[in-house]
Amino acid sequence: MSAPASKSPATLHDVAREAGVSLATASRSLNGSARKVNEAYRQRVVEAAQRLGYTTNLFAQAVAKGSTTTVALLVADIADPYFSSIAAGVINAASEEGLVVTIAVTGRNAQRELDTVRALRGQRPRVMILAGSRTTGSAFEEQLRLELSSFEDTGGKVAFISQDAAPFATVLLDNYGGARDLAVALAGLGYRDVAVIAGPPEIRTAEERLDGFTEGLAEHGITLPPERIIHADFTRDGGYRGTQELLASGASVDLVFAVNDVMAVGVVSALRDAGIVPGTGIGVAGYDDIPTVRDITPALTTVRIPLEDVGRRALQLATGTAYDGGTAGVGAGPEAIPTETIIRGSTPRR
Amino acid sequence: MSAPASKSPATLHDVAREAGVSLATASRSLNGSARKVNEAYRQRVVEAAQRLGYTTNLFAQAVAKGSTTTVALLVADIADPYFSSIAAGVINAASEEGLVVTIAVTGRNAQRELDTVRALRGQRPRVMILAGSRTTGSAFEEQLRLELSSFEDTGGKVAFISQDAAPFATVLLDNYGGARDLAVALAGLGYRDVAVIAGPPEIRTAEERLDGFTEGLAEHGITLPPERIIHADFTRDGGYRGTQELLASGASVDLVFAVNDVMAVGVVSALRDAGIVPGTGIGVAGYDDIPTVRDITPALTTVRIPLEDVGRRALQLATGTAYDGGTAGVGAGPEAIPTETIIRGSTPRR
DNA sequence: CTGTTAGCGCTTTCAA
DNA sequence: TTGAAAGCGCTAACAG
Repeated sequence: MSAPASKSPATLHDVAREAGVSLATASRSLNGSARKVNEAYRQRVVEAAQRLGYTTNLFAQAVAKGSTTTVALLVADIADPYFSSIAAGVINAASEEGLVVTIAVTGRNAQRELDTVRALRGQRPRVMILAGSRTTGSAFEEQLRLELSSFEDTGGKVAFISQDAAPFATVLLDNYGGARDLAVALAGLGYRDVAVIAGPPEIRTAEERLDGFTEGLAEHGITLPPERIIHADFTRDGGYRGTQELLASGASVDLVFAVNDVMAVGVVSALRDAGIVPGTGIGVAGYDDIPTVRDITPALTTVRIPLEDVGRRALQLATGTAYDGGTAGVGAGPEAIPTETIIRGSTPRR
Repeated sequence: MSAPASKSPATLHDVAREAGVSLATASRSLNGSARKVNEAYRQRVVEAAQRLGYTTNLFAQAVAKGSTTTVALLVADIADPYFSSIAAGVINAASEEGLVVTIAVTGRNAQRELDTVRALRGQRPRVMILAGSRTTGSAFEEQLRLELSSFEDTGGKVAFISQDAAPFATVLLDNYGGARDLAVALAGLGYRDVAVIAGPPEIRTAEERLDGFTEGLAEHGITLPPERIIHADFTRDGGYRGTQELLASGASVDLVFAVNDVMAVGVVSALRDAGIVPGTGIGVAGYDDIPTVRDITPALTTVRIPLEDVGRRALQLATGTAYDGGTAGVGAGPEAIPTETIIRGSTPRR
């Protein structure tokens, strides 16, 4: 009795016919906002839709309404726990609002980021969220700004996650302050001879953390000699290699700060592979508090960012759903996300 | 001189007018397949588009063409490295083909998975990729099959990642074989008193790995008593708690196999927190070879799955781009992805 | 090769 | 309230 596999999805038209009502009525019963349709009709339409296995064609709906239900998320690397945690937050928040999120990866490449933004505009997303690694000094930066401004001029909303992004909404991460606090805490634990495995100089987040950390040390009268700052890739392998370089230099240090946790994980492995037990003799600290750092040995001292929240905030900021999540008082605004220093086994008191 | 922020994106119409050509010509120069348009015109159109900051409205295009450029990916948890690595593969492969991927998370909840599939159909994706954790025995299973079949009947393509999914294309993961090989290798290293932290019984992947492992042990004359099989959540915390339970039972074991790496990471942490040094006395093994397991201490013995490849394969399988990636000979087909036992420090020879 | 003209599936005036 | 009809932005015959 079942009809042979038809070759295309049921349309609203089909539903209307099946229910014996007009297209308009069908539309109104299924998706219309202002409910002004006879319950009896509505019933029949819904049943007909059910029977035909009808699902609204979101694209067609978008075209007709002139607005979509899409959120575009750009990340450097979705396999990096930092970004995947943020993505989880964005996706969860989005699905609560009936929005669908499309993810694109830019691989920390400014050119590619720009191209991606352009391509994504074709989707006419309601919101575009750019997570991570604003670079600085790139010729693309201005072009990106222009592209995004134009996107906003045509009704889109953009939200950045990271440092203040000029005219755009931003979920502010206080990289400077968090790193400063961390440095202060570590100095308090007795560390004095510090090295930093920093990121590529053009990654702003990395630089801010470096600066904040330096400042925190300075407050305790500790200086960070330039040769103790090693620039490396913003990845686990970057941390690993940076550490090898550090060790090769023969510098004698009692603490290594990597500007993010994935790098710090690399640091720990590199130390261990060099026969040094991290946490005894040399302390190690990171930044972000990605899930894994609890599970490496020793557990890593770091600065906690509530990653999932950050993602969720970014979405809400952009959609205007920015309810004040219980965080007492003061308006949402570009208030920085609170950061917390977490001391763990990788930096015992000296 | 710059025009005041217009309130909606330039349309093809605008471009055509600006360039002084017809709509059709504009369309053809910008997106048309068969190139049959005077170069001079094309030039002008492209310039006009440029000037107006025009980008094709993909939705409208989709409606007109009756086909989209969207790929929908369903994962249990995007923050889980297993899934985020697969996602990376899917996204990369997709972007190479000019496809955009939207990600939805199901949280290992069959009901939610079904709902999500239904919602996603509204996007009329070209492809739907379901990664992970097929459950068994759920009443939703049949409904899901129906929904997906109907999706395919209306022109969509679906691909599963995991065990054979009946009528749908599948990137086959040889959970059974991989686990068996692992067990054999471990038995060869001298382990005899084994416990397994298994996943929830209804997760098929978990069960297959358990069965394969049991079989491998049996080949060496080792039996796995039922009380040595502990079912726990398929997460890091599941592994942690499962291990606590195991320890509390007082069982004396020399090896713990967790059916996936995130659980194994929990096992390692739980052992350590209980004052036991993993790798000395008790060996630990996992499954998947997610990136972090190289960096915990001791490095984890596991079964490698080329996660990114798997994601990429799934997409290619669905789009029919399934080129034979150098893997000598034999057709693509539902050949299982090759698996590899990786022995690391967590399971030294006894 | 170019332009005209129907659609695609859905929403939304505007009358009835 | 309901239905007819005019779009939304784009593509695809179809003539010219």
